[in-house]
Amino acid sequence: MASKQGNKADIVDVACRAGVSISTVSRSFNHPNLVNLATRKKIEKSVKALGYIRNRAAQAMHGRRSGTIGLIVPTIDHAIFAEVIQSFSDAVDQAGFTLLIASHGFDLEREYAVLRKFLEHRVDGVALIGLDHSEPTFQLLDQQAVPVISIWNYEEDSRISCVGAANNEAGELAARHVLDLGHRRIALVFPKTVGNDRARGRLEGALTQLRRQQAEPPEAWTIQAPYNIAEAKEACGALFDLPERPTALLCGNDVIAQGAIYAAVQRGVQVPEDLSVLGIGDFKGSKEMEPPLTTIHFPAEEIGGLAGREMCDLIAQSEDLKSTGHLVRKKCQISLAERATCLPVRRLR
Amino acid sequence: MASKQGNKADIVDVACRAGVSISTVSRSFNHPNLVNLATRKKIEKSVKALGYIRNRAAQAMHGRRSGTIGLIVPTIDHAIFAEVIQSFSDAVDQAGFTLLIASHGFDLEREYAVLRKFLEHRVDGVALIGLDHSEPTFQLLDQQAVPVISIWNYEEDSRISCVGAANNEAGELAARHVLDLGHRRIALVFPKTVGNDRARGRLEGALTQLRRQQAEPPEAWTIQAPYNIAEAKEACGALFDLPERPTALLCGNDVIAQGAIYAAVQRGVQVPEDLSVLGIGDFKGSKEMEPPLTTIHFPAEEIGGLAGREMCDLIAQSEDLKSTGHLVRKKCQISLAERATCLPVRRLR
DNA sequence: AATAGTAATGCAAACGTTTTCATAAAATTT
DNA sequence: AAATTTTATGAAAACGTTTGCATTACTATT
Repeated sequence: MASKQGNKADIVDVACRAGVSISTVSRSFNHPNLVNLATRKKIEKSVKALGYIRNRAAQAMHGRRSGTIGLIVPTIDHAIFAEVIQSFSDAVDQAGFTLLIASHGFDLEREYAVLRKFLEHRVDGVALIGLDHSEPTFQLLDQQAVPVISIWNYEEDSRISCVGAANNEAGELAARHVLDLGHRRIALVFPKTVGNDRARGRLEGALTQLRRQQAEPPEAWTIQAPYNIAEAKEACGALFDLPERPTALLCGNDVIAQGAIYAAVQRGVQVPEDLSVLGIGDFKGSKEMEPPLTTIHFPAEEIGGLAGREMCDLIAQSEDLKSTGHLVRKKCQISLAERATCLPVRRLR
Repeated sequence: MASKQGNKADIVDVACRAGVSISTVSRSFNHPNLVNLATRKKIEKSVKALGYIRNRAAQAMHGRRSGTIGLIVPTIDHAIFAEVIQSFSDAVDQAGFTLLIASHGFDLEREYAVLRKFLEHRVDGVALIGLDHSEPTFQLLDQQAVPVISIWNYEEDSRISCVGAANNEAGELAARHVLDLGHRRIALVFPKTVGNDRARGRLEGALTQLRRQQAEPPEAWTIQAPYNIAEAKEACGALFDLPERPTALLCGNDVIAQGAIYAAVQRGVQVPEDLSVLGIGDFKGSKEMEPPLTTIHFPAEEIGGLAGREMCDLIAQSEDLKSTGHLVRKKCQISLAERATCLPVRRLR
């Protein structure tokens, strides 16, 4: 049925069938008001009949935007990233962009490789998670002058635009809460901090507060656990089996807290009576746990949505004026979500 | 430094600087063996110096592949989809493809719109979740003859290629298990089934088994709960407050099961002593729950990975022979993961 | 030494659009 | 009725690549 053999219809086919020139067809898509209504109708009919679908690649070649935004995350399979990705996706989708997503598995060299790939596809903007990136990544971003935004972390002196929360504040807030409840024997369970500024900020914030009150935990009480219930459960189990037990547990995120609670249940350690547990993140489901998890609330959806809209703005700007070179930073508020896993410390013995 | 004013380097700039023709530059990327080593070195140096990045859009215009695959999911923010997406992403990434992801929020009209957008970007292949799609979606897929694969569901007479598990079998397996344990007073908590063939298959499978044993639940014991711990908890709570309580609860997925257990804990209903709870899905963390959840294991990672590799194969094939028109179907095995939330029924009273 | 074959390169024509400029027809002003 | 503006369209030159064909300079065969 199509004019060429078996191949898909192109703008020429549409033009022929409608009896107009290709310029008119193109115009009827891009500047409909410039073409006569009757002609437009004819073209539309021809498009339908041929099942024509415009070719963005060809459009993108004219310096026009590709209509895509690249999002690079450490991993998609994370309660919290999934939430941020979803809201970011919704926001840019609403503005008509298509989202390219790639994950690098916490490997900053792969992040660089992915970024290059995205640039080959001429994404209109790039979003990254966090502010820890390799030097080549920053340089490439700079050199290509592509609109870029960092999601999740806020830092007042960030090298690139950012939308997020201050992780050190989260750590501080968490530590302050258990200190206020009278705890002094506090253990810390955090993910690895190398190349992960989220975890690092939280840990540093917490330690700062604890030191201020002379409650810095002994080394045996500062343990590492990956983002993963199973392993967190195991690591915390080992902690509980130590001769001396802390009265409070500060966890780097809610998943670790969940693991910690399971480990406690397993050993008959009562939460919160015998042990206060505090998470960070306020993941979906944390509120519904039994007992509901006391945690530091991060507005994931707000951050993702805000970042998405900011990204679109940045792209619009970069189109207007060549490189205003102006960074934008937005700080989202975190807050303590007091629920049922923390209690004031019991009088000694 | 670049030749043109402020603009990014293109292949011409690279060629000039290296003192060769653009054909040679292009060849040195695409068919390196056809160009002299020394020349290649020169070009490479020029590329580095200019910070040149190839333009995939321009490549894609030559009938070459765009190097992208479109993945359309109901939502990213789902324990189970996140896992599938991640493994699918890894698989296609390994083959050098870039992933476009969009979600439609369980709205099949939006799914169609997203598909169109992907086709405008000339994705080399499309992956969808499940086999429930609108007629226009199927027609568009057919007409454009783009390699397509459905992830998650297996059906022997599917309209498009699929990689996944048989959801009705999951429902049957679940029902059989509680029946085998002697339960007859069984309640069902499932998500809405319209436009969701996963839930529908599971529910149908379960009902088939239950009917076979004359154990079909009364209407009050067949309730709906969305995919969401909070609401599932509430819905199950209402169920437990009914004058008559079932001895076993079949849940449409693990999140609902989790919500059910929380609702039980809240009311002092002991799981599994007073109530057996069975999930479907085996989400991350289900094994680590306390008590560990008995559920039907779905090999999410395997499905995603397999689907990704199959997608790449399909694309490779479609390049070779024009439309073999051959569907491929892969069935992944599900299995009962017996853990601690189901017990044989207690003798009446 | 003449011929055939191979390796390395360049020229120019695609690819499917958008857009500038030119032109013709219609509508408006004088 | 002529002059001007507006509206609608087409021709052709981009955009940044890839690739078929042609060319040149070698290398291997007779």
